[in-house]
Amino acid sequence: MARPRSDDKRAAITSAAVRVIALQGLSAATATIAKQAGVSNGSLFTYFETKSDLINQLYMELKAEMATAALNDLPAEGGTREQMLHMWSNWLRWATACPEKRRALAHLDVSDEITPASRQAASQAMSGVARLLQRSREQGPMREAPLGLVVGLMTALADATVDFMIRDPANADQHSRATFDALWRMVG
Amino acid sequence: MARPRSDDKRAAITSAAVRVIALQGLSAATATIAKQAGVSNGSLFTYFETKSDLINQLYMELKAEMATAALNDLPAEGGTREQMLHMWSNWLRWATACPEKRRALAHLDVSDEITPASRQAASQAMSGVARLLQRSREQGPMREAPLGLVVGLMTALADATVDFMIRDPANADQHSRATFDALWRMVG
Amino acid sequence: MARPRSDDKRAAITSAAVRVIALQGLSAATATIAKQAGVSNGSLFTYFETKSDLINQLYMELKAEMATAALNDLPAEGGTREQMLHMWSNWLRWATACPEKRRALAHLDVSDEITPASRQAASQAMSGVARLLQRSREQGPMREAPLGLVVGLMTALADATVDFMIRDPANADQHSRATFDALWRMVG
Amino acid sequence: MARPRSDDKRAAITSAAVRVIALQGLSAATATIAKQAGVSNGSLFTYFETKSDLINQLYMELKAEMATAALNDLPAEGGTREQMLHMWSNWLRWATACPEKRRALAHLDVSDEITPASRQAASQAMSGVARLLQRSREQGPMREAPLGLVVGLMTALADATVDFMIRDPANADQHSRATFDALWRMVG
DNA sequence: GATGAATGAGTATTCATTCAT
DNA sequence: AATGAATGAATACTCATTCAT
Repeated sequence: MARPRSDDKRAAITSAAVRVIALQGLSAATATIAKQAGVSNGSLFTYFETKSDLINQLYMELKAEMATAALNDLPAEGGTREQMLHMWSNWLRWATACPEKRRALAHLDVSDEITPASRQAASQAMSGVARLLQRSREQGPMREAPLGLVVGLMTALADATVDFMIRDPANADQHSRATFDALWRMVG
Repeated sequence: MARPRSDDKRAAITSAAVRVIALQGLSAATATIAKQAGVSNGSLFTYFETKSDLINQLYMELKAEMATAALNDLPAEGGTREQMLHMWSNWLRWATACPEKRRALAHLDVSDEITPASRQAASQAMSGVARLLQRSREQGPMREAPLGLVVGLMTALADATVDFMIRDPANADQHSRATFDALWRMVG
Repeated sequence: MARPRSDDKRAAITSAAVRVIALQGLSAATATIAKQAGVSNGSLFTYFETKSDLINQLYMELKAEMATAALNDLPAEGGTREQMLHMWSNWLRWATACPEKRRALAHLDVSDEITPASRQAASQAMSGVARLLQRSREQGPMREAPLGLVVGLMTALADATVDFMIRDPANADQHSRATFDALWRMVG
Repeated sequence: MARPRSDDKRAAITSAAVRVIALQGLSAATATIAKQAGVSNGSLFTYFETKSDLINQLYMELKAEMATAALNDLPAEGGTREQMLHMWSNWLRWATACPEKRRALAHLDVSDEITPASRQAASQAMSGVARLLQRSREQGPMREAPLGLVVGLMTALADATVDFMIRDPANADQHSRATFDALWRMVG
């Protein structure tokens, strides 16, 4: 019967948080985020109980968005390699297209504020990607390594590649492709 | 402001900083670091002009120490692959043996406080490693990619592997070796 | 702002306020009181214009209730001393039977938020008690002291006695009686 | 070797706290107290770890000062009654002469912030007064009541009397004397 | 040079009150 | 009338840095 909580406002806050955290890191003040979102500093706390809560939710949402982007429009018919290539391109394209989200995620990923539950949720969100990687390496030289290690290596390669693509955007596609080939040599 | 007297005290501060930053991240208070070092909070600022200064110097020192460790006792006679393997083992062994230094470095690496000059110096310190990688990939499939990209990929792999080795120390050597083989497939 | 509809709701709020203020003091949040009352935080302000208003009304109501309890069932026939004893027992019994009301009242009594008008009303509510005391001391050693002083002393004795009765409930009646005798020696 | 903590500054803070708390109650901001003391808000926290700490120390100091004032210059030769009268006069004189300390103490006394340890220390400080009261009531009608109760009653009488003396300063001495006689009738 | 007290700007969070629904 | 989201001022406490001793 009262004014309902607004999804728009919540989205404005998370989106502002992405921008501010990308720029200033996690030491950004909640008041700065609220102002960026066009919301009073008090309101931020009706949508997120604590700053830590905001950070964790943001982390999970960005990870989920990244995973969803990576798996978008996978060619159902194609072989594993083709699917991997598609996923890889999706992933790196998303990351280079949303540099603020990516930078925010980089800050979030190393933060001690992220709870194990949030990490768990993020890894859950990435499970589709992990399954695809699993199929890719099934016959390959890393077939006996722990899947967690292989996922970690792939993620590391993706991050490092995106760093480079952002620094040298003119040849971004070449770098993306070169690293995919390298990845495939590693696991395929 | 004048040149400080005691090298011991400076070392005590950086060493304390490693421990404290590994534990608390870069938001650790300078007073906490000073106390860990057995030094007054005021004294910290006669050895480092600002907190940012301390952070940057620590970054450069840790990177240099890591690079030195990686290049230690390279087999002068051996082939490139053998040298790479030796270097890789050195690197990962150092990182797993000094988890606090590694953890501190992880925090430092992602910080906006690190100046371009410090990054430059760090990359300078890693130039020996880079040269070895350059020789390794000279005939390989990544011979045409920018060296910076290839160095970035190798570093990313090393970091991800160390993460995994620390989580699963019983099989650390296996993981180290598996990732080296993967790296060699990528570039060799 | 218009006259509110439900007396029940008003009562629920004051009763919740007693409980919460007894526990947390006057710094208790209005939202906490509203929730205890099973009412929205906004609604509290249709029954009481401000927090200060709630506090003052609560003060007057509790004082009035205490006075009413004290004068309940006075023996019309008995002498002054007998009436005083009856009143004293009523008073202390009420206070020990409603520890939350008493504790809330203690917080309210000392607050700067209570207006002179509220204090005046409270003293009005106590006038029956004051009249009885007046009769009691009419021939006694304090017959010339200002009545306000004598009332203040009696109130102070009552409060202090209740404190002790609550700490040592096994002998509550003895303490009540001992203090009454002391009071009578003072004034009777 | 560094600037030592200054007793003067500590005293300035407690003294400012007395004034501000007397006026605004315990909800007074630490920044207000610091400003009154002519000290930065940060400095307050080098002398008192938390606001709660300040409050507790203030409580103990004021209680001790009050007790010391009460026992000042007791006539060693005189009888118990004479000593009691002297103590009573000291006590009420101190309280009326330092109305701010008294008012602050009133706020402190009812606060939940005061720890049991602080209450214990305060009661320790009052032990001299308690012993004198003990001698006074030894042969009197309250000889069998718990001493704690009797001390509580005396304290309550003192507080109530001071209230009245402050409201009617012209006859302060008369009130003081009238209440002493009442007290002596109660216990002597 | 060494110490640690002094400073005051900065931060997350709370809360009385208002107002859209 | 009832609800609960919106507001923004207020608060205890922290911390990098300076400076008196």
